[in-house]
Amino acid sequence: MSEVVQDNSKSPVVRAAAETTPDSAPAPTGGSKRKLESRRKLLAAAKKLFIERGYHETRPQDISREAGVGHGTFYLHFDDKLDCFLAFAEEATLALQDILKEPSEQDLPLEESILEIIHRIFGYVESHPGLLAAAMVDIDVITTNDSKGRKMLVDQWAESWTDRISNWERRGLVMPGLDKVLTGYMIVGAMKHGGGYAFRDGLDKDRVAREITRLIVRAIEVN
Amino acid sequence: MSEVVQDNSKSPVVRAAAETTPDSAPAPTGGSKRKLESRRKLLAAAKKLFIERGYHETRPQDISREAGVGHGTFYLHFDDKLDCFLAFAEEATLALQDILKEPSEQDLPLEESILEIIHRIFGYVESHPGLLAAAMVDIDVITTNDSKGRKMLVDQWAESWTDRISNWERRGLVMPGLDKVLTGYMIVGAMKHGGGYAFRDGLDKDRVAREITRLIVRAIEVN
DNA sequence: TCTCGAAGTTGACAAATTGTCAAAATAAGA
DNA sequence: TCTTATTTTGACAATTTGTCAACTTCGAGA
Repeated sequence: MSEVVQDNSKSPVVRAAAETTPDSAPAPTGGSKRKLESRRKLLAAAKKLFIERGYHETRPQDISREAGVGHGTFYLHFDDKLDCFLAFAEEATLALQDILKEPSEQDLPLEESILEIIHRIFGYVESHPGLLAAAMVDIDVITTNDSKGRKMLVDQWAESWTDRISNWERRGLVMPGLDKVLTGYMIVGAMKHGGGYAFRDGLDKDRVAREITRLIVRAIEVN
Repeated sequence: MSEVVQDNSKSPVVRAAAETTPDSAPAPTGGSKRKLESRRKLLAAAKKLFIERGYHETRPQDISREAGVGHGTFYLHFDDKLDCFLAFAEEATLALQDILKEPSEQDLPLEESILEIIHRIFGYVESHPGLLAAAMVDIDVITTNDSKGRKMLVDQWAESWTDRISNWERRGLVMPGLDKVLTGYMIVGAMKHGGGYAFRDGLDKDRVAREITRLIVRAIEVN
């Protein structure tokens, strides 16, 4: 007997997109106003608790209590804690991807362009503590079930960097022969860990932003 | 009433070192042969399962069953799953830190020195799939209780890079005025995410190693 | 070798958490 | 209003976690 298991966790938008799949059994509905409201409350609670306590110390029951909904409602919206975490990360990703997607002013020099992005990121991190770190988590260590096909923030950002580098390459600003995808990932990693250190230790953000920019520019600029 | 809670998870060596603390209540014992053997079996099982299934899908009972010890023994050695994971990560860290600590041949040029380290790392990763990723996990997302004072691999490696950079600075190989700690973290991040991408997508390891090296050298070398 | 106490293990048990589902509540249409 | 479809709910069953008194093993000393 082939069981039919519903994956009820992706954002309604994403779910609708995936719905072309024929054997995706159940209600496609984007969600009634009431249901969406429950989901919103759950995700807000999840966000608060995952950031405040971390994955380990957060239980599904804590989330539903914090959200002010019945315990069963949690399982109406998510398969389990991991599924809820992934939905939370997806939402954070949605909010954060635009920071990189939004194009810089055209034909800015390399350095200013990068510095501007870093400032965008740092600004966001200051006003949303913990969110970026959670969205950038190495999901493979938490689950090996490939996160139900979600594209995590790290990959999206790496892709955005790749696009930008391609642009700069066309304008002759970066050295030719660069592996642009690899470079994109390296930049994301350098920023994640460099920025993480800077925030943990309370370094001066402007100085750090300039320093990170300087190293990246030196690494990729045309000679 | 001030409860006394035992932290029984750190490696015996580390625990012994921390033991100067006066209010560290309990048995300092490095462990009898029998006890150490149980711990070894548990950690081996934890390693296997955490890597194979990830943190979420691994239960303490799975670990003790896999280890072939009684269920209670798990809690004899670890407070809970998180504690066990941290002990596992600590062990992996112990095995991996030498990769960077071990000094390269003296007065090698910058480029060859870095390339050599990357080759060391890639070699290790190929023969120990999943281990590095687990040891480098962003622990803050899993728990906000500062991981019981353990120094994670990322920080140790960043420190090692900092030392190396200091060395190169003395030899006049890197540009002056570098924030060496920040740079250390950036290098670790760039390698982690660049390398992670390369392994996931099965890129040619030699080429990637050279490319990563090239970017890092360009970023930090003296002009 | 034998005895004894300390150290370590064990699984049965209690406590806590997760996941299910029939019934209740709410919304929405006729 | 009445009827039907959707969503919520918390009581309940199933699973998992964590404890502990009894048991086993080890080793020192007689």
